Amino acid sequence: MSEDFTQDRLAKVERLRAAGIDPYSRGFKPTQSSESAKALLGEGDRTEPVSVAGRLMAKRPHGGLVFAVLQDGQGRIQLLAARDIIGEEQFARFADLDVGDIIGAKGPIFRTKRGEITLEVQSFQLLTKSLRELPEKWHGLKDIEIRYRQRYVDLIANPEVRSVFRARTKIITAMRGLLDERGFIDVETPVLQEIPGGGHARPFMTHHNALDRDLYLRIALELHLKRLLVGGFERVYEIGRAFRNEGLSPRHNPEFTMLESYQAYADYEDVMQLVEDLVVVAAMAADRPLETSYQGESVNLTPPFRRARMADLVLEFAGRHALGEELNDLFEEHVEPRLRQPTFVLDYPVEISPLARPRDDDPRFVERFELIILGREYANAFTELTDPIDQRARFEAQAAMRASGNVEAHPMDEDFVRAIEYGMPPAGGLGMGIDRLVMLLTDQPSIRDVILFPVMKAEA
RNA sequence: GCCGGCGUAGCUCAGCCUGGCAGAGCGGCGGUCUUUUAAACCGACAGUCGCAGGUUCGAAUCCUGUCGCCGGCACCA
Repeated sequence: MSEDFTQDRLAKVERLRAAGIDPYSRGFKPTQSSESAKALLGEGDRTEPVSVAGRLMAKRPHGGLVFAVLQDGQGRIQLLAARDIIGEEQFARFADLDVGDIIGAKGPIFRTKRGEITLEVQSFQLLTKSLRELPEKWHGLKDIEIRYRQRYVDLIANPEVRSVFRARTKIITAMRGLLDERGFIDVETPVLQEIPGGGHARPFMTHHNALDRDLYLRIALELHLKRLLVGGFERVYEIGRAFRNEGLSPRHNPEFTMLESYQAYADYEDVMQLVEDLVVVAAMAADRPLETSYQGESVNLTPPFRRARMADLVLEFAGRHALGEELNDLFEEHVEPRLRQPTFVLDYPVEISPLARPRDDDPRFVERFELIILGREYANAFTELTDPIDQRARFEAQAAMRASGNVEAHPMDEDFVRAIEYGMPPAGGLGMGIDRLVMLLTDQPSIRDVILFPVMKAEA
C-alpha cells in the first residue's frame, strides 16, 4: 500500500538524519557523465577515480557486493559497491539506498568479469532521498494517463521518451538555424490580444483586471509579424505557442507551437523552397532519413515535393469542378486523406483565404499552398495580400459571415488595415505546425507524445 | 457535445462472457549469498476491483448513473 510505503521511506529519512546524514544534501560535483565515464576506460583496465551523479535505477545485492545502475542525463552506468573496499559501515549505507534515490559516487572505472564497464565505488553521497517507488523495471511505465499526467515519471522510466523531446529541441534549433542563416530575425509578439486574428479558430478568452478588458490568447502569429514588415524588418519569424479553443485529438492540443515566417519581396513559390529546406534540416536534426516511414507507412520527404492545384486535385479525385467553399469542402473530403506523399496543394479559393493575394490570372483563387503529408496539413503559406483596400473588403466580408453566426470567421482588425495602409512590401508568409512535424520525424502516434505536458482534465 | 472501448496491489497484467474466499509476475519488506545484468533462492506482507447506487442469499463479474483515460465522429490547425 502506497501510504505504508511512503511511511517506510519517511522513517528511513528520520533514521538517516539521526545518523547525521542529510538526505537532501548538496555539493557533490560530478566530473563525468555516465557516458563520458564509460568512454574513459577505452581499452584500458582501470582509470583514475571519477565522479558521477544521477538516479539509482536498479540495485542487485549480492552478499558483500551491491551492483547498482546509475542513470543521468546522458545514459546509464553500473556501479559496484564492495564491503571489502568501502568498509562495513559505508557498505551498509549503500545497501540501504533505494531505487529512485539520487546519489553521487566516486571511484575508478573498470570492467567486470562479464565485461560491463563499471564504476567501483570508493565513496558515495546521498544527494536526494526518493520517497516514492518507481515503476517496475521490466515492463516500465505503460499507463498512458500516468505518463502524460506525471511526465516526470515517464521521463525517468522511459529513456526513449527523453530522446523524443531531445529530438524536438534539435528540430526547432535546426529550423531556427536555417532561418537565422538566411537573415530572418527572431521576434516575439503578443500572446494576449484584443483581436485574435490570423486564422480561423475559436479563441480562449481571458480578462485583464487593471484594464478591465477582455483579452484573447492568440490563435496565430500572422498579423503582428506582418506589421513588422510594414515597420521595415524584411525577414522575421517567431516560434511560439498558439491557442485554439477546440476539441482535442491525437493531432490537436489546445496549445501548440507554430513557426511563422514572413519574407519581403518573396512569393509563395519562394516559400515552397523554404518549406522544403526546413523539412530537410529538421529531418537531419532528428536523425531521420528522408526516405522514412510514419507509423508503418512509408513516406519520402526528399524534395522537390509534388505541386498540384487544388482545383485539379478535386477534379482528379472527386471528378468534379467546383469553386469557393465547395471546392475546399470537396478537397478536404475526397482529396486530402488520399495525399500520402508530400504534396504542395496550390491556389485556394479566395473566400477562405482573407489574408492572401489573389492570383493575377484568376482572382477567384489566391496564391496559397498547404503542405499535405499522410493526409495531414503541415504548413500553410501564401503570397501576402498587400492591398489595403482589398484587405478591408475581405475583412468586411468575414465580418458579415461572423454576424451571421460563423464564430470562426476572421474579425475586423482596424489597426492591421491601418498598418498596411502605410504600405507593406510584397511578401511570402508561412505557418508550420511544429508539433505535427515533430510527430512525423520522431514517429510518434499522438501530439501528446511530443508535448511534455499535454492538456488533461483535472484528476478525479 | 455524440458513439464505442478501457479503469483490479506501487508497476505490468489475469480473473468479468457463464455471479460463489481477490490472483500472478515484478517492485517493496525480512533473510541467505563477493562479479551480477529482469541476479538467484527462502519467507512474510501487500487491495475503497475508479466512484455511487441497484438486482441477488451472494457482485470485480449483471444493470443504472457518474468521474477519468483512449479512439472515432462533430468542431477544427
